[in-house]
Amino acid sequence: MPLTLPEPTATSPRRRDGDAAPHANALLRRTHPLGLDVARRLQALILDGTLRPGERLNEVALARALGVSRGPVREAARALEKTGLVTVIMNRGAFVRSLGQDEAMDIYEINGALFGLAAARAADRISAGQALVLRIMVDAMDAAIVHGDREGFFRINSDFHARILAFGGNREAEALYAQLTRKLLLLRRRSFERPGHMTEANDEHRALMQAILRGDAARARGLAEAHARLGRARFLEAIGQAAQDGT
Amino acid sequence: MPLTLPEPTATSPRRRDGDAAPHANALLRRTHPLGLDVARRLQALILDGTLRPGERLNEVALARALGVSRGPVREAARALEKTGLVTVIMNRGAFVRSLGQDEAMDIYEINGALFGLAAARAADRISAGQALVLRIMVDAMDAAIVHGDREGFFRINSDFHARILAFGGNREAEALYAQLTRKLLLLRRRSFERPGHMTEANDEHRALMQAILRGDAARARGLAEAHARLGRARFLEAIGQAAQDGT
DNA sequence: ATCCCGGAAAGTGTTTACAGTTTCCTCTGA
DNA sequence: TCAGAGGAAACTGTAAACACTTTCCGGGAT
Repeated sequence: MPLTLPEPTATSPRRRDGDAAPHANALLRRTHPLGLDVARRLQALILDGTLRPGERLNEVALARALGVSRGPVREAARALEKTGLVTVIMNRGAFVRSLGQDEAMDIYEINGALFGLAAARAADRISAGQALVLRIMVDAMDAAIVHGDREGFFRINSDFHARILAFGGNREAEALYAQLTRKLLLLRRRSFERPGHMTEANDEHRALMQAILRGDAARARGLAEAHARLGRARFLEAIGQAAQDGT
Repeated sequence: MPLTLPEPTATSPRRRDGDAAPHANALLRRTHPLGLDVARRLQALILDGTLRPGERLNEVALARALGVSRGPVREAARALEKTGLVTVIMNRGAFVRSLGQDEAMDIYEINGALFGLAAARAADRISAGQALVLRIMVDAMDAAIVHGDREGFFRINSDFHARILAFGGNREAEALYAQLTRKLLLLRRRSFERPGHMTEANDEHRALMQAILRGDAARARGLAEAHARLGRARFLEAIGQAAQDGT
């Protein structure tokens, strides 16, 4: 098809000066599409298990429940499909995805590569302030282990990894890592980890951090990749354990 | 009240069957949403430069041109946003993205990591048939160089990389690599490469292939990452050259 | 009892309609 | 001449309506 567009209006997005306060009043003036809100809420519902794997996202029901029309709900569903949280089947709807173990392993592998990349780059460019942040986090994780605060450990652990990605300076990698990690949450419903695992993990964190602070990019990369591999192994072990507990 | 119905003339905003033939054959049963078709077509228009960076995707114009309503066009625009080809701004629309050079470098870096990962795994699992495919492709690229067939070289080159990702066996990585490579096309409008570059590249291909066939995963990974780095350098050099040519 | 054949109900895909925002152009006044 | 107000046109965001598909259910034949 020839595709005749009316006229070549090559307009680039001009910056308005007034949108310095985007979230001034979300009720009177929308700053982002409704579909984005819906997507966030659906994502939360999926990741916390309210919407379980295999379940269908009923457009009309969700639209009523969320007080919007089907349009934004559909938009949100398609967005979640792109991030891998749901699968859409023609004429059947969107279904919460269940992550196969093999697929999870693939993602772990990619995450390991990205983590290694970021660690190496971080070793080359880390600032004093950033170094301090890492140090504090490792210490905080130690403290969480001592206090048996699993929830706290996991929060800091996630942040620690995210920070290294950020310190690596590769924005694309940072975003990708965050997305893949989110996708892994589909599988990791509960935190299976056990105290020994946390101690092991944080020892690896410390070694990695030291390599980064030393500026040893090659070693940082190796340690980061090893940490990812060991983390995957710990995860598999915990999964196996949970499977045994379940049966 | 006279029952004179307004005859369905051209003035009516309702759908007129005869005009602009909406889609090829309404008798065929749809197997995938219209938005997907639209997304593919828009992607093609963006990547081949018909829709230029910074240009806005006018929903109504595109809908008319493609013979669908705004819904699928919106859906396609949002999908392309997720893959990084357009940016959507509230109340302003979707704009073809222009890829910054720094962002492209980030993507190259990630691609290098994924490529290295795949090469290492491919070295461990490659089959005889797969090995043959790689060999044929490297030879074909040599032939293309000899014949000065740049277009052919690039086609096979892209396929060669994609194959290695496939042979690596990590589906997620394969999909990711394809997506990132597509995104890079935003920058690489024309093939800037020069004959010398192609020769260099294929020498690296051959070395990498041999390492894979030998089952030397570590070396394969190193060569793959080196190839990515050198490829990026060649690209930068070509860009610089093109910039000089342009001015 | 089982299979399978309507047919209604439910649900998604798509289009159309409406509301609010942005963009553009004209007109005014200094 | 030009800056700015004001309003119309253009366009996007959202909702509602329409069309088609799938699913579910009951009844009758086997």
